[in-house]
Amino acid sequence: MSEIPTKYDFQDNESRIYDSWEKKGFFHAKVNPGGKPFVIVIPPPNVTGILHMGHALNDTIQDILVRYHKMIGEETLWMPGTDHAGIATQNVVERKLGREGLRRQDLGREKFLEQVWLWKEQHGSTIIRQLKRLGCACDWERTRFTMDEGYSEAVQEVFIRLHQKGLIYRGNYIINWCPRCQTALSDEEAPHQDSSGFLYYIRYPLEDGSGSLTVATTRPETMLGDTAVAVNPRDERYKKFIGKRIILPFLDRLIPVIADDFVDPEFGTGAVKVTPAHDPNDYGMGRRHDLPFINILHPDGRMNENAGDYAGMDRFEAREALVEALRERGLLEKIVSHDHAVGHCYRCNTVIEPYLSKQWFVRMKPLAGPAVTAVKDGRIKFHPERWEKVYLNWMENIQDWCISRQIWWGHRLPVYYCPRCQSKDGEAGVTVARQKPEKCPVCGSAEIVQDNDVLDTWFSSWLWPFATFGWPRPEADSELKYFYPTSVLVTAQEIIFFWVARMIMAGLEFMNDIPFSDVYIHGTVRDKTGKKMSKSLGNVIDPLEIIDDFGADALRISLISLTSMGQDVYLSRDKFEYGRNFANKIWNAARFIQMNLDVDHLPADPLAGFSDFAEMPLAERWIISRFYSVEAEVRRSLERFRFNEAAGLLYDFFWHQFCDWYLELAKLSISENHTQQTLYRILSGSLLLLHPFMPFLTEELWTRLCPSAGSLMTHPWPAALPGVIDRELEGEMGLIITVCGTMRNLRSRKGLSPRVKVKVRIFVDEAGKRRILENNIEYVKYLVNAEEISFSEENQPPSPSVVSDVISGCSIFLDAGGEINKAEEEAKINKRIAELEEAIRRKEQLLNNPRFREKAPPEVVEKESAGKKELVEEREKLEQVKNALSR
RNA sequence: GGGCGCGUAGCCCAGUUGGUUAGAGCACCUCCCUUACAAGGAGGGGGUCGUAGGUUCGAGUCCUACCGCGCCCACCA
Repeated sequence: MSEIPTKYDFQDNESRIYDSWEKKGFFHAKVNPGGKPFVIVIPPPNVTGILHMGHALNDTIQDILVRYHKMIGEETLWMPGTDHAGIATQNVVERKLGREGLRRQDLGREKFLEQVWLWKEQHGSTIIRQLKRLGCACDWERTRFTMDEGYSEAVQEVFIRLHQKGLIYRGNYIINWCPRCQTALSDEEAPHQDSSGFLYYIRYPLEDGSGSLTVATTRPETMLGDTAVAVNPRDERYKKFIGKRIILPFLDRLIPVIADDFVDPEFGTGAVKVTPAHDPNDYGMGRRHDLPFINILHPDGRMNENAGDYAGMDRFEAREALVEALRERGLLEKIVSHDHAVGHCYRCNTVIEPYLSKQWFVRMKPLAGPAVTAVKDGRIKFHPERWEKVYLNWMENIQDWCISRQIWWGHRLPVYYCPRCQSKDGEAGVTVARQKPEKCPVCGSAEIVQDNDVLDTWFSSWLWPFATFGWPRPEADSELKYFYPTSVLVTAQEIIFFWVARMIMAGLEFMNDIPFSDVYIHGTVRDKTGKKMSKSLGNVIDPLEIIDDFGADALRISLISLTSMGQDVYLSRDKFEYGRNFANKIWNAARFIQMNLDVDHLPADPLAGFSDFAEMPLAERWIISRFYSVEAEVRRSLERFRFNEAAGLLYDFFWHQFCDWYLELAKLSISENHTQQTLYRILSGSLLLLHPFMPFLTEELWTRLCPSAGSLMTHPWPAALPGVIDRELEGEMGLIITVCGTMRNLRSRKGLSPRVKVKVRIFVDEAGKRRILENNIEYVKYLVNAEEISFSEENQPPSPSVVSDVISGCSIFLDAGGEINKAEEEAKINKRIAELEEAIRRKEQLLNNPRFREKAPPEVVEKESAGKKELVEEREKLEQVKNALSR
């Protein structure tokens, strides 16, 4: 054994321990037909990522599961990797170039991509290093990147297969356009944010001079793209206008007044300007009524040549200018405040524009069907369950997925065009293939160009549970067969649609099986005011700083203890003191035990059975029984994803049972064999149970205590021992704890310093209880620092200088000499009697209710009447003590 | 417009299928540097569980409505 130092130096230990685990290959899993696999794929962090508290929580949960399942003997694999994060990464590198005064266009596609790869080589493993600092037991040998060669092959294969099935198509539709990133986005990538804006009421003059129609809009600048005004066909106010024409101000374009059911007569004026190229609803009307589609925007958000005098202006600048011009011409009826939700780019937060453009889409309805079934029939379970409804709601209303992006960093579409055919017909000369065709299959031209777009990052992420194993290459089959489907997916709520839902669809489509059986959705990490942590708000707590200051174990156990199933976590820096203090407690307890251990008496295996269990004193049997009870409860909690509950059980056991009571009692018999054995075994066992939560500290102590036992990481979880969990014995110890508590309370009531010895007399008329106390009186004597404890045959204070209380049928009389404040004592007893009486009254009420006796289960009735009996006895004894006191 | 979560001690939160007098941690008060730990030990005060009804022998827990706070989804310009 090597001596445990006074202070735990986590700074040094953590990296050293982690390296040794990694070197010994503990994180690596392989196909093991004899063992049950347990597999988690990490939600791949962005390659640009740096560890934030969301990761810390997410990865701690996964690490707990992984370490626990490894300990219970399963072939456990945690598959790590990173995501190329198309737009995010491209933005990072573009910003870097920007500082050098360069745009990506200055470099050209190829040179720019070289720069991104270079950046990836230099910075892409930052997040991996940080995961290691957290302690994550990932199988790093398998680390994947979504743009690895093999992975890219999977992406391409999926595109081609879906295209062959008719599930991928190209078309001209309104998509979400980010004018800053200058790319299309999926609906999920353009989340709506509530914003307070205005509703502008604009008069559109009728061609025949008979007046005007007023329309309401939140985006007045789009009027330059208007090709109609629509009213509801049943709207009496407007019937007479249908078919007339309007002169669009500024452009003097003649546009028709059309009738469409879509228009809500209640909203605004009941007349809607129709901009088919810049609004999804208007697009629909445009198609229904065969209206022209006029694009008025450049890709960067400036107005284009179709915007007349406003061409070249930024969209928001144009809005202001137009409103001013309308006002001058008397065409602006009014402006009303109006709150509405506006789409924003999830990468740069720019207001997105609905934009008509030709993009590639995945037809989602056919994929969604099986994914709905898999959840409905219970093959995939969400924890907590409520997310199932969110998932199903999205799945059942699924829209087609826009997958093409006008950026450079990503998987380029395996689509090739023949420019010659294209120039004749935009839909002709398109080839989807693994390789660039030699010549155009239509006209035979050898001039072939690849599509410039890349795929949505999530179009690669959704393949993660099987592409990481090498799918679709045949050599991946044996691993896929063993490790797929994976076991649990751990992620945050924000990512259910982006990723979880799509992985389920992809798994069912390409593997013909679910990708995982359980989805654990944890809460969002927020600051203490409830705001999401973000760099721009400046409210982040950096997990690495916490690791530096408190240790990774403290970070982990604090985070886990704070988060009950699926509930958001409100963090502040001081909350990590909880874990730091706990780590310190464990360290010191272990140090104390080691200082007192006689190595010669200890078994080689700290978890060997207790052959002499029945002969052990109460305290030993009690803590052993408690340990194995807690082991079972922790196991049960972990199996049900109740991580905070498991952590709480261990905290309470270790601190408030093992340290507060057993360790104190052990001091009485510290050199005896049974105590040595018990200290050693319960401490070692506790380290095992704590290991998934606090891997570093527990490993460090374990190797110092059990140098021959190997690493804690590969040691089996303590197996349940038959016959050591004993409720009766726990009750006996419970009586001692209660009695000590009361005696200590009496001490404190007399204001005695801990070093003052007291004399205590106990009156207890119940033989069983008396025997328990008599047999274990040395414990009580020690725990309350009594010089003498005796038993009285009558229920009254032995002398006037005594303070008294009654608990669990025992009257306690404590004397440390000196005077007592008689009035105060009586008041105390009276207060207690009053409390008891109130409790008795309530019990009586319950027991006297015939319907209670009739309907409640017999064991409850029995419990209640036994409870009442105890209360009554306690009150009687207190009365007697009180009477004796006043004599 | 739908859907979800939360409201329990001064603060931050647990509370598993309804069942003794509702619990931690932090903070607070008293005592203690007792040879594991002051990042600690012993003791203590503090809550009509958001409000109002209902179901039930019994409600923090189930139902309904309402009041606050937060989140998600949705093509009302």
